[in-house]
This record gives sequence, structure tokens and C-alpha cells, in this order.
Amino acid sequence: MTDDRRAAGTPTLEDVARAAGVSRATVSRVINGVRNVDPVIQEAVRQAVSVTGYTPNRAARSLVTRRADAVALVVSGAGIEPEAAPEASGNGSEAGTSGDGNSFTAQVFADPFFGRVVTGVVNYLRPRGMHPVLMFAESSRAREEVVAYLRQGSADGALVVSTHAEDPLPALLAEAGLAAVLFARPARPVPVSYVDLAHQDGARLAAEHLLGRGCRRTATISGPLDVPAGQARLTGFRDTMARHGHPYIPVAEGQFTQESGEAAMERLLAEHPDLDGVFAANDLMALGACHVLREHGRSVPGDVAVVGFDDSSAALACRPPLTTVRQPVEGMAAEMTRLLLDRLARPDGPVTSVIFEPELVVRGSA
Amino acid sequence: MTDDRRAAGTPTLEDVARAAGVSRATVSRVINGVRNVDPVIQEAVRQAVSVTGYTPNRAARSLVTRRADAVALVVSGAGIEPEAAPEASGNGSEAGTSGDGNSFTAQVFADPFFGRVVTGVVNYLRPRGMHPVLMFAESSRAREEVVAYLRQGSADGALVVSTHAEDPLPALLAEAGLAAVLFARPARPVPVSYVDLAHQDGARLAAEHLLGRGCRRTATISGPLDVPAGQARLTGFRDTMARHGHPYIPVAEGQFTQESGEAAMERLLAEHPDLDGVFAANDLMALGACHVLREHGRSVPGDVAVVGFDDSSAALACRPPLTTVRQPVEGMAAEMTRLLLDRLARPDGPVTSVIFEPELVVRGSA
DNA sequence: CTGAAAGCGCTAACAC
DNA sequence: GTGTTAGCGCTTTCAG
Repeated sequence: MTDDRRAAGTPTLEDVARAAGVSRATVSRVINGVRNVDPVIQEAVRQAVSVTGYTPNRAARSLVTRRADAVALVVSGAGIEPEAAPEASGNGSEAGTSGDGNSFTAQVFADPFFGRVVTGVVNYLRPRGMHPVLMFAESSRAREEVVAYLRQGSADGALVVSTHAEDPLPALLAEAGLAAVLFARPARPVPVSYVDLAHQDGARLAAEHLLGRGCRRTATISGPLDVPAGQARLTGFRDTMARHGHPYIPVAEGQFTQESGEAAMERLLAEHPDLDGVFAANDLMALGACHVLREHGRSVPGDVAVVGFDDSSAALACRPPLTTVRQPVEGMAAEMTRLLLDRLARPDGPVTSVIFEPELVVRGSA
Repeated sequence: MTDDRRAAGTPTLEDVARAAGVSRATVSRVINGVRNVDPVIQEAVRQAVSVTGYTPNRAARSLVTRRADAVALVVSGAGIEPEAAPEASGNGSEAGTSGDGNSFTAQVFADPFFGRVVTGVVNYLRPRGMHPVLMFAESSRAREEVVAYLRQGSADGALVVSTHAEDPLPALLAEAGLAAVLFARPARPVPVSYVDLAHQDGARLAAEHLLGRGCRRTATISGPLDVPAGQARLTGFRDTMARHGHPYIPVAEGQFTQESGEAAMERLLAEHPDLDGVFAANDLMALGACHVLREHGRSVPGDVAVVGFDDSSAALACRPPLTTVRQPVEGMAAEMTRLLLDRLARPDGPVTSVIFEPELVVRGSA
């Protein structure tokens, strides 16, 4: 409205400088909050900025600062090589699977876990004027793209959440000398920082709770055993049980999906119809287990006590609500983000890991 | 290893040009696939590229092309003004709400709907070498940031998904002349393209199905009535019922959350203990309704038939699985993305809207 | 068909 | 304190 606008498109530093009667450098200083600028001039510049409606051009800035002020949030999958379609979870008209050939992304978001990661990341990034670029890396081609993206300088670093063990991405990033931080310890050691949960302690809490309620014939639905977290939760549960006089615990392996939890529960029930307690390695599987138990005429927690893991929204979606081991995902994601920004600030800083402690949340199911 | 690398950091066009014995311009042409380049030279350049390990610098390219090759995926919320904390959904130790003050992001991902949007967007963007930047715009400050982000040229356009009516963001973007496409028609007309579902048709399908099964005393749990989708689903349901001789249909308003669905079902049951059919405006609320019905000793679908809406993963998490109205979210999100890219290619193209048809998916609950 | 050269908008030495 | 000046790495006329 204030016909101050030149013929040109968006205003540039030059325009602001002219309007304020100073040099580009000075305007730049004011905008970037560099000290040593006369307060009077500062004010004049600010005026000029608002009059011209100036917004700094990110590309130009990045070109010289060599910072994109963006990070990639990568969900990395299995080492599926060429275009291989993920299996697991039925296909066809199943909810959330429709249309799109690639169901990896769909599967990822089926677990409330990932939404919580996003929440934690975004909440840490936002106050710092940064935003995550969402990427999926489930094929080797996709992984190359992630690496290329970072090498191009489109993002300053990567936050990677692996859904499978043996994920090659962390190593690729490390080799390329790119900044990255992982959610969960990699299956094979890689010189990259990560945050993780004390999974064994969590499983111990679950075991002790079940024992405390008087369960004597417990079984467990484990996560995928090639994933460190799945393995650790199983080990923790077994060890605690063994220490309390229960050396043998029936195990059915699941894949962290509700469906696999249902199948696992069916197997467990078939072989051990008299069980009175179940520890599922995540809430989604616990939810599936509850459904199956009910279908088989078992009441929860009356006949069988069920303990989940994560404390995701699925825990509350269940009836009765799940007693579960809380994993502070949002906090862990925020810490992961903090570690990455730290590293960007000091590229030679040490590689570290931060381990969070789980907490038992007692609700109705056990 | 091939000690070709100069002292400098990442290789630049200049380096490739030198290695190939041509000019920067030629290398640029080859990389950008411009015709009119001698095949022999092309090959030489490609060699040089792989030898040097060259990756184009995105900032430098953006600076001249004025394209970021990135789009913002914005989840836009209510018109909450200053730092106001969202209410709804209890606090404290509730799942998914822990720690972080701002629960907007957490709430967003609690509905599987959003994950499906992401899936659709990513699947369309990826083959085109683009990735979405995730942003939340639940406060006026956050909205300004989104606008600033686009004005800075960090993203070429925005895909916006509003969770509430009266969202001011679409208008802000339109005024600023920024490219955007919406998921769902805005409550107030705004000159921006959008994709949407024929909500009334979907509700009609649900009504007809309930009638077809012989339900005579149906009620509905509506979505928030200030949201066009909530309103349309209610209207569609009521109209169809009226047309079939049921002019009065009990309604309880929900907020599209499982919790609100439970509360609504409680109210409905208190006033109409004899109802035999329920249409919930989304699956999450239908899930809540099923739980409450069971707690009150009603079997589903034996005593009360329940139909949901969306066909999200919640539909399968329910026992029995929900009969529901499928909304092709992934396809809609992909189309929304296509519309945005179209618009970026032809900024003067027409503002359009694409309406998708819903489909009834019959499962166990009705 | 290829090269030379002019910037894109900004920051950061370096002078004054 | 502030202005001048040199690029950051790339695309793109414009000559040849």
C-alpha cells in the first residue's frame, strides 16, 4: 500500500540499506544481531525493514554461511535392496494401505511412537527457528538420496530413527562425515551419538509388577529379536523372572505391530492355556493380545494380567487401559535433537550417548 | 583415495570443469540435462563428476533459480492467540502428553489421519526429488513463521491441513501471494485450490447401511460442528435418515478424539438406552463408542451396530473391526501435492478443487 | 555446440 | 562504528 515498493519483486538488503541511508553491511549486522551498531541506526534500520517488508533470502545466506538451518528427520528401514516391497501387515483394502504401492511410510505412522518422535523433535527445533525435513530411507536408493541431500547442504545434519536392525544408514552417514544422531543404539557399533532407553530396566519393572500381583505363569510377546530394543526387553524380562525362580518363560516373537501381537497371543494361548500374565514388548502388541484374550474368554486383568511397553496412545485406546512401561519418547527425541545441534556447533565434540530411564505406569490391565 | 581431491572441501562445478577440461557452463548443462551438448563431452563430464564426487550445492542453485525444491507441509490449528495452551485431552501422566508443554503436535499425530496425509505427500514428492518440511501453525506467531519461511524462499509452496475451522492461515498465504493448496475446503472462501471428500455422500452411505441392516433407532456422534467436514457428515446423515422416515436423530457432538467419542456415547446412551445403531463421524470416536457400549453391556453389532468414518488404522484396532466410510486420504494428499506442483510450474493457472468420493467398507461392527 | 562473464542476495574480512 | 569489497557456487544470457 505504501507505494514504496520498487518495480523489483521481493525487497533485498540493498533496498533496506537505501531506505535507511546506510550500507548493506550495517543492515546485515542489525538483522543478525551483531553488536557494535549505533542504537539510533539500529532503529532506523528496523524501520526500513518493516517499511520495505524485507525478508532475508535463505539461499543467499546459506551460500555464504554454509548452513541450511534445517535438519533431516529420517525414518530408516530395513536393508531391503532393490525396490522390494515391505511385507508384513496384509495388503489390499486394509486400512491405511490403500492405493500407494509403498506402504513403508504408512506402516511407520501406524505406530503412535513415530508421531511422538516428531513431536519431540519439532518442539525442540521450533524455538530455534528450525524445521525438520521428513525423509524415508527404506531402500538403498533412498539412503543414497538422504546422503546426497545432506551433501548438497540442504540440511545440516540428520536425526535418524531406524525401524530395523542392520540399518546401513548410520554407517553411510558416518563415512561421509555427515552430522547425525540416532534414536536407539545401532545394532553394530558406529561412531555416532545416540539416545536410548534402558530397555532392560523397563522389562524388569514389568516383570516385578507381574510377580508382585501374584502371576506365576507368565509369558512374553517379544519384539523382533534382531532389533536391539526387542532383544534387550526380552533379556531383561527373562533375567528378572529367572532371578525370582522362573527360569523358563514362554516367548512368542512379534514385530511391534498389533497384528503380530494378536498372532503371538494366539500361539501362546494354544501352548499355554493356563497362563496368567503377559508382558508385550510394546503397547500395540499388548493391545492385540488383549483382544485375543477376550476372544478366548479370558478377562483382563482378572484371568490374565497384561503389561505393555511405551505408554503410547494405544495404551489408553485399550480397555482396560494398559499398565505399561513408559518410554519418554518426546524427551528422548528432544535430547537427540539437542545432541545434533550441539554437534553442528562443535563438529569436533565427542560422540556421546544418553540413556533414559523407563517408568512403570499402572493402569487397569495389570 | 584417488588423490584427485584438492585441498578444498567439497568439490565445486569449477573442479569438475577442470577435471573434464571444459567450462563450468558446460558442466552445468550436462548436470541439468540441457540438450545440445556433444555426447563425447557429456561422457567426459559424467566421468569427472564421479571422479570428483561432485554434488551440486543447493543454496547456490536456489539463489539463481529462485526455487527451493522443497515444500512445506503445514498442520494448521485453531486461532488460539497468544501462547494459549490447547485444552482437551487430560494432562499429567497421560500417554503421549508427557513433558512437552505444547501438546498440539502430540494431538495431531494421535489421529492416524495425519500419518496418512504424510504418506500421500511423501509418496508423490519423493519420485520428484523433493521432500516436505514439517511445520505446525497453531498460534498466530507460528503462522507468521510459516509465512516468513515461504517468503524467505525456504520452500516453494505450502500444503496445509487445517485441524480447525476459521483457520486464518489460508487467507494469510493467499494475501501474501504464496503458493498453497489445502486439504479440505476452508470454512470461509479463500482463493486457494483444495482437495476434499464428498462428506455428505459418505454419511449417506453410512445411513443407508444402517437402515439396510434394519436399525430403527439410530443416533450419531458428530464431529465438531464448526468444521465443515463435521457439519457435512452430520447433514448428510440426517438428510438421508429423514428421507427414509426418520426425521429426528439424536446427536452428540464430539471432537474427533477417542475420548470425546466415549463421552458422547455415554450421553447418547443415557438419553436413548434403546438405540440400535450409531454413526460416528470418525473411527477414533467410533472406537470410543464401542468401548462404552461394551461397558454398558451392549454387544456390537448384536445390540448396537456402529459405523465409523475414515477407515483409519483405528478401524482395524477395534474389535469387532469397524464398518466404516473410507476416505482415500493418501490419494487425496497426493493429489493435493500434485496441485501444488502444478501451480508452481504455472503460477497463473486456475484455482481448482478436486472432490473425492468415499466408499463404504463393511467389516464386523455393522 | 561451447566458453566468457555477469550476477542471484548475502556475509565477513578488511579498511577507514 | 560503519562502509567497501570480495566472493559463496551456480545458472544463464550472449558471443563466437
